Amino acid sequence: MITDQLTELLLTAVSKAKEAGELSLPEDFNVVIRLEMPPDKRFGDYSSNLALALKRAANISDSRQIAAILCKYLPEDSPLLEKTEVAGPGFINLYLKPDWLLDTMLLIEEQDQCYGTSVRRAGEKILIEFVSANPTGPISVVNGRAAALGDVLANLLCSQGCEVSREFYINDALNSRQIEMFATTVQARYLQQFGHPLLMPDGHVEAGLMEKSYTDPISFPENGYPGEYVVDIARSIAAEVGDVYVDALVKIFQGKQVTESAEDATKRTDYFRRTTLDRMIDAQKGALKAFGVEYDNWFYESSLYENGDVEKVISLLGEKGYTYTKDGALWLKSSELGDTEDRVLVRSNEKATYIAADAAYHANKFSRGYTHVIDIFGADHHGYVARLKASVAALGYKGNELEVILTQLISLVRDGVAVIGGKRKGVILELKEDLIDDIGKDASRFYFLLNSYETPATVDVELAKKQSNDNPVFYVQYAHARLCNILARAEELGATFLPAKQVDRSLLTHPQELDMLRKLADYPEELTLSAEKVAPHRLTRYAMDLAGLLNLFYENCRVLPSKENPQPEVLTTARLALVNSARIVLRNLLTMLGISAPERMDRTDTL
RNA sequence: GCCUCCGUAGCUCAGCGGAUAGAGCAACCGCCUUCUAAGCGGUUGGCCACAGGUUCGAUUCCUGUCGGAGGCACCA
Repeated sequence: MITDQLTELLLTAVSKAKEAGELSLPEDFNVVIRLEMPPDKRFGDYSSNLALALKRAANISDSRQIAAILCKYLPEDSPLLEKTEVAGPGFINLYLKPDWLLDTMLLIEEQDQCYGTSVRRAGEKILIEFVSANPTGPISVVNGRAAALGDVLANLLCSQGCEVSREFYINDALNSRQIEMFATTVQARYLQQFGHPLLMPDGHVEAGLMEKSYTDPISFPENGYPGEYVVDIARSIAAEVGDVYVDALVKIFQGKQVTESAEDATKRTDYFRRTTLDRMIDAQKGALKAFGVEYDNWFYESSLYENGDVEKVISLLGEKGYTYTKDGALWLKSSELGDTEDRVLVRSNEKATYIAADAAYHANKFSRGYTHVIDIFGADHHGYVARLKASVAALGYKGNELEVILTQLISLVRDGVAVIGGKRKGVILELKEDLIDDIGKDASRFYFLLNSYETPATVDVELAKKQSNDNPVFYVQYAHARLCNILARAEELGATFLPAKQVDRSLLTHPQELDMLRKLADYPEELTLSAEKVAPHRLTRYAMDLAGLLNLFYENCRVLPSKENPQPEVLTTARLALVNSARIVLRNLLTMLGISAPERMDRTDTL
């Protein structure tokens, strides 16, 4: 990577200046060299604030003086550097040799799909758990942020040589009240399918869904799930098993004597529970797939109970001396490990809490050999992070192996009015039905990837739909389609297309061509930085920048000859090679974002 | 009360110690006989919430104030 080479040169200059006695620095001195593409080309191809950073350590008040010393020790015969200069308060501006810039085309063509990737983090095995929405409702628009972030972060880490797995944790534990309530709601809706009216919590009666309905309404469960999706599940269950469970359920809901055997009751309960979950999880999988996210593993919380992991981890915590009994419950001494207070591991009714299962889950993650475990949570769970980390620490895992990323929340707005979201009350805006189906996967993903996850954001679904034609994703995709179109036209016209190493690259001298090349050369650096800083939104910004440069090139540098613009064939072949390089980078970038790179987009004339 | 995050252009947001604070959208003015106008050029638009502090230098770091979102269960 170019910045690595330049950093090396600067470091060498520092030690040479030190040896020559022109710069006195402490023995243990360590500086992080930052190289950036300056905002203005006048400041060179790359710029470093090294001299400004060294100021204090070197005890020289004028940074420009330090910069001048360093410039003196930068090699004069470097194949990279054309010239260097001191500027502003003490920046070192580096101008690269044109050959080097032009030769990035060779690199791009040679590496093709791999251009931009690196192996600098090879050997790291990373698990990213994200979304993990409760199986009591559909994937909502609010989940979109974590879904996009987790997926692209996984791609980014992969591009740095890490081995990455995506995982979704399904909170399907048997002792979960929410799951129980969800299954109960489905049972009520099931009865509705067979003509039983439902008395809703707000007092109104929903008719039974058969021609001849019963008159005596069944009470909709208190704290049940009102969403329409529950009706869909009930409908499919009714279609699958028919009315076999109706009699028993009616009696139960009406509080009458039940005649079914205990065995049948268990069978029925299990059936509803399992089927309800299966349907919901399938729906979640479908929605995420429509968003372009596919997991390597769907991990069932229930499996931790079934194989005894939860019990094991509880006794392990006890053996390590991190538990005690109080008020009939078993507590974790989380306050000794950074949490604000101790937490209940096993309730007085002997059921384990969520944290017990989560401790077992994280122990399981580490036991699978991951060197680094990343959890992406919504900020509404931030109160939970300390106890999770405490439980992981209690088990003997060091804190930094578990990284919790908190995405700030998305508040939903519809036409300017706040939408209260929630599965129990309020409206659920579904990721697939309410967004993807309207504006498509690409625009949806780009939309979520535009901002940093650290910023609380407002999403107005109606506005997003209205603006979908203005979504910058199309600007980026259009630039890609344009490049493809030039290459396709070239083939039609019979123009010769040559590999970059066979064209006369020195003909590429137009500022727009060089600007574009600089940006293409910066792509690997951009990937590394985005991965390091967990900042996929950098990539969408980079994408817009690059697309802008491509469009400028398109406007200013004619590639194919025409009657009005005859041009030497050598220039055409050189530019075609450049177009191809740009095409490769843009395609790689869009793939990294999980967004399609169309080869054509039909023009929509408004007039 | 404590904790997380945020107040930057009309709107949605980048930038998070450094050079003239940026982008997209919106508004206004131009550009299709030329590789797709989902494009390009131009104009308008900013006490970077406020007040102190650290620094050669603060939108960026620290403290406080004001304003906004969310969290502090034997729920998950």
